[in-house]
Amino acid sequence: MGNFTAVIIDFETTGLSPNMGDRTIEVGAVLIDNNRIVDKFQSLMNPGMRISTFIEEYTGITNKMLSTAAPVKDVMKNLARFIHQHHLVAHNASFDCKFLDAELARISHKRKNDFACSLLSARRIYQDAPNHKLETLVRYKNIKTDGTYHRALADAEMTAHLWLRMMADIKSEYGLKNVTFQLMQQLGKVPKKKVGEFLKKNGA
DNA sequence: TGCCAGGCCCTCTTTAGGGCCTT
Repeated sequence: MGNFTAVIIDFETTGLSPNMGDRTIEVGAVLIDNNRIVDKFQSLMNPGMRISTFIEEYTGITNKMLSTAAPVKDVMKNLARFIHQHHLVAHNASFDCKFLDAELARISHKRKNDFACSLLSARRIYQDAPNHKLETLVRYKNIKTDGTYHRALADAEMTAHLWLRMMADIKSEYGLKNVTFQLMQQLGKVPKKKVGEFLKKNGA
């Protein structure tokens, strides 16, 4: 393993809030090491409830597909092994973090991994982008895709490429030798007008 | 019955409101 590894993760869910009873229905995750994807994890999961027509149409995941999928708790055990002790990244991490924590709690696991957010980083690095949706940013940076959106592994892979691209872009723009997870994480909290100042001061 | 996410971030701001993101 190189000195920079992270797992980029994405969930498809029955809705927006685990506090309102929503569950995860698919997870996709990729391990990045030395600026490339070196491992992948994907699974549908049966949430034990029917999903809405909106979610079927939004994701392409149907109730029929989920009827034969493994229970959420079984997938979560495997997911916990995959993410291990790696740093975690997601696009709008607060969303994926709350679902991950809620599902891990159901199997009496507790997340110890740090989370970073590609949405917060992108809002600072690409301030001229039309907007900061994952799909828009992928097109804005000409990141290759197979045209699949709103499926967990496809979105995790696109987020990983976006994340690597953001690190490369601030490296070249500010002449940085090394961009750490912690720097990217902290960047997400820096006031937008102070991004240049922050990177010049903290980037080694 | 009717309610219903929540964190970030900007601004006509902080005794608030609303758009952006995620499904």
